[in-house]
Parts: sequence; structure tokens; C-alpha cells
Amino acid sequence: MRSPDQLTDAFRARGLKMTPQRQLLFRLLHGNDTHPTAESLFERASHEMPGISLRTVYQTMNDLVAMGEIEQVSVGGGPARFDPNTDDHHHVVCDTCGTVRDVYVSGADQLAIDGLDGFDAVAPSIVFHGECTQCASSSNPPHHSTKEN
Amino acid sequence: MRSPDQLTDAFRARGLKMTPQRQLLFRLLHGNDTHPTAESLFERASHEMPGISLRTVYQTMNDLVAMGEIEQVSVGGGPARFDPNTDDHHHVVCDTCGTVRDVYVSGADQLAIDGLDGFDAVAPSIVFHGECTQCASSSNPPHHSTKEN
DNA sequence: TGTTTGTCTGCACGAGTTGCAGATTACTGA
DNA sequence: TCAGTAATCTGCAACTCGTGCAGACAAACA
Repeated sequence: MRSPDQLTDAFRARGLKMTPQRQLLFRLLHGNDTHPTAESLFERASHEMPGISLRTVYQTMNDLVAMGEIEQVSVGGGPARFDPNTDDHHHVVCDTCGTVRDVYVSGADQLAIDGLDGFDAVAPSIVFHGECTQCASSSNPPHHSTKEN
Repeated sequence: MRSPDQLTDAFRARGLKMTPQRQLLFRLLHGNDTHPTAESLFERASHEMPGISLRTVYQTMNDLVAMGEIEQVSVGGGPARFDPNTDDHHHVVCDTCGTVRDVYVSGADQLAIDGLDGFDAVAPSIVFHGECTQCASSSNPPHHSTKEN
């Protein structure tokens, strides 16, 4: 994702207006590697700007996704997550607490794949499912806290 | 997934009862490679057994997933899909019509992966996103029909 | 500063799924 | 075969996540 200033220009170039709500969300996303949900962004945004609407968060995320500035990540169930990292990368998920982290995979284009006949323009999206060491080390059943932004 | 008869035994062995609803759903799933949703199974089931409840379909799918007899597939958004194929495999999705097909990938264990530190027992789940040739060949915008069971 | 047009908010709604309670039915043992 | 027990089914309400809509509001621009 580009910097908040660059995004401001990009929005204006598209005929979109710049608002304090959008500026705030740009800042909350920039350099954010926690793969936040709309809800968690809304909580952090509400802290700085009481009264901001969850609807606005969804709206702005949709705009950013449409512009290719962020990616929407689905890791199977639960709310969508947003990722300002638009590099070619993949994700690992802790199935216990929900933490998502970026993963870089090389050699994926050399996989031997059987079953893609009849499909065009195919891009793989890889999600590694496991348990983070924090959850693994806590013997008591973890409280399924979402370790996100 | 095992045969309906074997599943009947497996359910009884767990203290679960065998009902006509479950038998029907076992039959609808057996050998079914269309990755049906609960809703689509419900429709087909209703045809043979009017009055069956969607709630029962969800319940039975959850039981089968918990027993490891079928897998729940998430391809990003939309309703969950159920896959009686429990082989080590992955999926390709047509992002236009929603069709899901099984894909077999070899060499996935030889990928160079950076970012898995701090995670245990990690298993990759690969979803290939693309467009099926049927959708690609129809120039008119396709009607987003769910080509499922 | 006024006008235009996009944006924000709040609410209702929709899809997908689960919780719950009461009626029903499968199993078990006599 | 029959009654008792416990699981199951059904219908509905509720819940989560996300979107549509309308009116108030605010950014951009002349």
C-alpha cells in the first residue's frame, strides 16, 4: 500500500474526495501487518475519531481493494481481513487464536499440478494452517483472542 | 468419505443414531465431486424427502466434518462447501460462476517458505483462482450461476 | 461564498449459520 | 412386542458479517 499522502493523491485523481475519516484509515493501515478486520479497524478508528461509522470503514476498505492498494484476505470462515501488503505473498493462520502472518513462498510456479484443465488465468493462493507457538505453549485452552490490530 | 453403510456403522459406534435424513444425506454426498453447499444439498434432499430441514443438513455436515469423513472447503466468501474427498488435495475455483474442482499438487513439500517461524504443525491449503473455459468463452457477462450439486 | 457532488452516518435488510425448545423417533432391554 | 430413554428433527429466533438506502453533511471548485 502506498503512503497516506500518495493515497490522497490517488483518491483525488479518481475524482474521490479526501475526508478525515479516510485519512485516519489510511494511517491505521499503513505499515500494519496484523491483517485487521473491519471491526478491529473500526475500534481503533473510534478511539481517535468517536462517531466514525463501521459503514465508513467497510466502504473505504472496499475502495482501497478496488484500487488495488490493499488486499482482502480470506482464511476460511470469520470476517474478512485487510492486508496493505500487496507483494506476491501468502499467509499462515493460527487456527487457535486467529493470528494471520505473511508468508513468502518461492517455487510455487514449479509445482506439478493435476486438475487445472479447463481453467484459465489461474493464480494460487496458499494458506498455511497451524498453531502459533504462543497458543501451543499455553496448556490451558486458549481464549481464542483475535491477535489482530 | 466412506460408503453410506460404513458411515452408518461409524455413527452407531459413536452412540449416534441412524435416521432416514442422515442416510439420505450420506447417499447425496457419496461420490459427489461438485463441492455442494448446505443449501444445494438441502434442495436435492427436499426432492426426495419433502419436509427435511435445512437445520438438519447443517447438523449432519458438522457431524461428518467432526468425524473427518468430509472436509469443509472455504474458497473465500460465499457459503461453505463440503467435500467427501478426503485425499490430500487442493481446489481450483472459477471466480465467475463459482465452480469448484479438485486439484492434485505434488512437490508442495519442497517449496521454499519464509515466514513460518513461530508456527507449529503447518499444513498448506491451496486454492487456485481463475476462470473456467465455459465462463471465459461466453462473451456476455455470465449469470453467476452456482454450478454445484 | 455558493453550488455541486461525493461522503458519512444510522438503520434496515440479506445471506449464511447456529442456539434453543418442544415434538418425534431410534435404539435398548425386558 | 413394548415401554423407556436419549438422541434427533424441525421451526424459529438470533447472531455475525456485510451491504443498500436516504437524508444530513462536507469537500472541491468556480
